[in-house]
Amino acid sequence: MDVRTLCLGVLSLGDASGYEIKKRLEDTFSHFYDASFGSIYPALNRLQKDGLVHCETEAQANRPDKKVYNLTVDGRLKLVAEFNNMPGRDRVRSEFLVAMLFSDLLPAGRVGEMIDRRIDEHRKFVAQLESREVRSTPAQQFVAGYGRALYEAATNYLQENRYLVESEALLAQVDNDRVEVAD
Amino acid sequence: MDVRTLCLGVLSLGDASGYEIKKRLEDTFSHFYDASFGSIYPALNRLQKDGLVHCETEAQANRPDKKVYNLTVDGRLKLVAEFNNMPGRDRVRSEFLVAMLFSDLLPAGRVGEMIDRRIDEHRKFVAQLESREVRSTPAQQFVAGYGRALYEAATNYLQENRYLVESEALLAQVDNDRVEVAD
DNA sequence: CACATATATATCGAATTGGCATATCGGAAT
DNA sequence: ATTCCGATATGCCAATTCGATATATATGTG
Repeated sequence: MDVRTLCLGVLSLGDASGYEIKKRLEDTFSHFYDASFGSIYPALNRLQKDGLVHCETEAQANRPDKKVYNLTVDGRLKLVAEFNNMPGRDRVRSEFLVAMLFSDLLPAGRVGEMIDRRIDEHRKFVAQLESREVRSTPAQQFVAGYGRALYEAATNYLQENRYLVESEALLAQVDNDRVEVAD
Repeated sequence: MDVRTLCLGVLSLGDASGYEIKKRLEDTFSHFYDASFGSIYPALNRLQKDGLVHCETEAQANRPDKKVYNLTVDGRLKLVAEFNNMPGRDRVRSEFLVAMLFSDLLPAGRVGEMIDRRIDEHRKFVAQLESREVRSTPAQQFVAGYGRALYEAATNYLQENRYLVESEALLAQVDNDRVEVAD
């Protein structure tokens, strides 16, 4: 699945401009899909060229014209066809976990700082999700709840197991101190 | 953090060829970092050009020469410097959750099939992690345990909440049937 | 016996990111 | 008072990364 399919999906929920598609992704999708303007705008142009979306330009004062896209019949068919493929596996890229893996290279306190920050981000994210969850469809509740469940599990794990990496860093620091004294 | 830094990290755990780096990523990192050959080999070339790794070529019969890389002093310094930056936020791309969000477009049974498969994948992953976890460092236990905790939470969530998307699909199917009958 | 998998590197098109440019408005901080 | 930031809106571009393909062989599997 690429950004083009994603745009078709968002547009199936209602007409939108490229800018609005990005905002909706951030609102509803942010915990499991990202897309930058640099991928959304070209995707919309290509979809239009292929006749999968239709575009109406609204002139605006002091801003670029707003280009509002909507699905064509072909676009809707394409969308349904795409979703019939089994979804590929999740792709995750966590700089945080890489940093934790090499936590013995970090100065003392740094690891704790990173974990504190991460827990704080998770809390904010869950709070944000819960503020929106009330008036959504079951499918939207399902994906939002999935995000909430995982962030809560992550937070609990971090709190209960941080000693594993914090004592690592501490020991490494003690070793460093010994070397310095030995010099 | 880019693939170059990641390669430095893996090499800090022991000398390796590009091929071996990929395998180690799949073993230890697969739940939170991916890198393809198409990014690893150019990364190693660039690191060598910049003097951050050193390369020794081992001739092999019937295979391309094996190029074993190791960190230079500069490479080790670079690695430590990189990890002093606060890690960026996780990037996740889940086709599965996108599919769930649009589950009402899917034929009946398809959603359940996707969820069953997902649960199965999670179980396999957890089993694989647990078979390896015994003789690793605390930092490696920490990241492996993080993966395990999240996959278990995901599995539980899927089992307890699948009705939200499965009944959706079912209702949509009933609607489709009605339309077909009406035609 | 055919086929997949593992070993090992490399290239290349396509997709994607993230920063910059452009232009204006309103609100917040100094 | 003024500067700076964020929201609105599209788009370009270099750098990065993915995924498929090429090449060659040995070994295990159905």
